[in-house]
Amino acid sequence: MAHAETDTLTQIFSATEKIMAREGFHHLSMHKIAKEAKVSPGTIYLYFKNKDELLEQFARRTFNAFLCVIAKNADETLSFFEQYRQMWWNVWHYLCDNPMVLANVNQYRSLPDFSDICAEAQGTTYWDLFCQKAQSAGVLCDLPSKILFSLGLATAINLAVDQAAFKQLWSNEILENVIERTWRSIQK
Amino acid sequence: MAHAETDTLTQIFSATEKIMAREGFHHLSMHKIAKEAKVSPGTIYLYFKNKDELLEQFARRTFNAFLCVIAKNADETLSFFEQYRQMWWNVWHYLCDNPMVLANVNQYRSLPDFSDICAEAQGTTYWDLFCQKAQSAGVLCDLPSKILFSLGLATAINLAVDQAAFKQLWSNEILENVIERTWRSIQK
Amino acid sequence: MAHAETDTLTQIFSATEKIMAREGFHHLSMHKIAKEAKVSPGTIYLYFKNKDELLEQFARRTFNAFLCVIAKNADETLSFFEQYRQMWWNVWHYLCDNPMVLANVNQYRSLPDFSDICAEAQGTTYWDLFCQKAQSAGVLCDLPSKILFSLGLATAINLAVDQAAFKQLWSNEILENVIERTWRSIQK
Amino acid sequence: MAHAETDTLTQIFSATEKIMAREGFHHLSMHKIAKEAKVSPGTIYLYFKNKDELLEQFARRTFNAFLCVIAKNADETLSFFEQYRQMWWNVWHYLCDNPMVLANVNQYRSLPDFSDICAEAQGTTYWDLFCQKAQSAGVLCDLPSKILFSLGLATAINLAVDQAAFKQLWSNEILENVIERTWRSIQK
DNA sequence: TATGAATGAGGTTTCATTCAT
DNA sequence: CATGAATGAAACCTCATTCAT
Repeated sequence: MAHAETDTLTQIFSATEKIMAREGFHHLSMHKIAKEAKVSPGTIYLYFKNKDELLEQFARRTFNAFLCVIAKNADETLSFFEQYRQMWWNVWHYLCDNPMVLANVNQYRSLPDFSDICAEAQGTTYWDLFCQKAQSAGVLCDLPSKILFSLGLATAINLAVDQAAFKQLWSNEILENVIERTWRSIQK
Repeated sequence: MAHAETDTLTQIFSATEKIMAREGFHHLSMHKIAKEAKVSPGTIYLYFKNKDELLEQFARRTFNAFLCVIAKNADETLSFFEQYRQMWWNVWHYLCDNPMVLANVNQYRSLPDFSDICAEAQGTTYWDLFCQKAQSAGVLCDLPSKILFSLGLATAINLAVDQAAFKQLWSNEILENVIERTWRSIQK
Repeated sequence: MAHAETDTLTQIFSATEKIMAREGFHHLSMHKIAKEAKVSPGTIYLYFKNKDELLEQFARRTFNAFLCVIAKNADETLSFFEQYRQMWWNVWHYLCDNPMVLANVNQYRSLPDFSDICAEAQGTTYWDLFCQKAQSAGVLCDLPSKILFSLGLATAINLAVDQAAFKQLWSNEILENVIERTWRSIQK
Repeated sequence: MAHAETDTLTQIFSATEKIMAREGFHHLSMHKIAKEAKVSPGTIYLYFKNKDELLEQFARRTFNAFLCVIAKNADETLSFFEQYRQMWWNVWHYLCDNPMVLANVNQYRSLPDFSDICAEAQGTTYWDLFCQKAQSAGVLCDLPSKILFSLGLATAINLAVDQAAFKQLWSNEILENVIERTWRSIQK
């Protein structure tokens, strides 16, 4: 029976994610993806010109999903700190709830064109807009938003990866402490 | 002609690094390594049981080199902040001076057993010792040293990667600012 | 162009047999098999997990073919001696008509798992059944059928191998003599 | 320390035998032989031009050892049957006492030139001489000695191989029975 | 005589991609 | 749209042999 197009595509993407998490980026083969997605190898080539294009679109999807996660439950009536706190927890929970994404975080950057994809979004993401506003309001210091990301939300990613890799569990108390401290580091 | 043993090993490792940087992790082949190292493919198998073992030992070497870099020019007579500043610049300069390491940073993390290698060193690195002393002296806050790493030195890595990926150049002023701010975030 | 499945398998098996006979067991390579079978090397791996599995299945096929040969033209209305004689000639003619099998006989026994394959068939072969009946009828002596095989039909194999190895030709008279003598040795 | 020449040769041959028994003919490599014999690969080439020559000499040694075994405890004052019986048991015990030889029996025939080596000895072996005398005395039938070997002593080899392959133990009673019966089959 | 690191041709196996159905 | 057997280049790895020491 034929799948609806979106169905097949979704299956291919999630098969890709699963195998990447399970066996690592360099054991990712078209055959394995096809098998996991329960389609034939040939079918994948109806949707993508070749493996690189599949991976590029996969990277794009993943990156966009991540951008959406950051913006989740956004509420501009809250204080800037509370908005930051919300985004930090968004990232944290997303990674904890999606162990496959977590397992792949480092591998995504090896994806073809991942830098380009990130660069395209430059300046238009929810985080960029947040930084602009908070800087205008004199709350955040005047560093480029990319640097602010490294000092701020990137810590959520680092900590989640560490937690998974070293089988440790950070308490909420510690994490709230981290949120406050990283906020302090990017404040005016 | 016979090479001295250390020579051959060194050649293999640096060939691996070069190709990884030039063509990326997934274009790394034993043939290419052999050619670049000017040895025959078979020779590599005198030193490593298979490709995975070569990569694991390569990751181990790289990780250890990185640990040494952090401790460079250590001077315990300096203030804790100055010591931190020194380590941050060590990381930064190492990555900027070794674009090949930089290009590979993310790939290293996908290396088989990289987590294990990191875990082994846990608690005995120069950074860990520094944190202990600074915490005893009441200068650093009481978070696990791994978390302090993510808030502190990890920003040097993140920024260096970004700088390379997005072809931007951060001024020394900005970087000094980042050092101060990240120091602030891990202070008592 | 796609082959029918049985076609391809058959081609692979008979290519294996041909090369084994022509160049010997230790010059058997997957490339040669592929070339002889007019398929690509990769194709073989669609049907067999690896070389060892191909060889094991090949041994199994060969052994089964041999079992069938023994039972050819079976006629239970004949005297037990005549039945034995028929089987002996079956073995002899099969080996003389299939010099490739003959050339490989010893190599088959070195095949991985060949003993297991033989052991599986234990007690259910046509020879085993023949021995049971002849023993019940008080015609054959009461030794295990495996031993009776060594005294009886095995001589057909030995002689055929010798004939090929030493380029000699045994006359029918001699062979009939052998049949009678070996029959005498297994009689009651 | 240097080995005496015979020492080294002996070690190489017995290493060859060991590996053949343990891993089979087609996993026999010069490196493994060298390691097992505790010499360097290069040393083997001081004694043999190449692998084939090593194997050929190995085959020759093995074949000669076998010929000697047959003649062991020869006593021409005994009846022909008793002499036959002695030879049969010689073969049997040799194989049971040397499981490595037993494991290799089938593989020997795959050795390069094994047929030639056998052919060279044609007509001059102790078995051949025994047959001539017994035929002159009118005790043995007038078949070629090679055929008589297949009907007679070859059964000792077959049974010993079976016993090892199928983990069965034949009682002395059965074996004596076999000796008598095979003797009967080659008598006048 | 003895070594053993090095060689490199050639073996086994994988995998992105195609194409007849 | 969908299939999946087939492809074959290229990957990984082995091993008989050499040669500087």
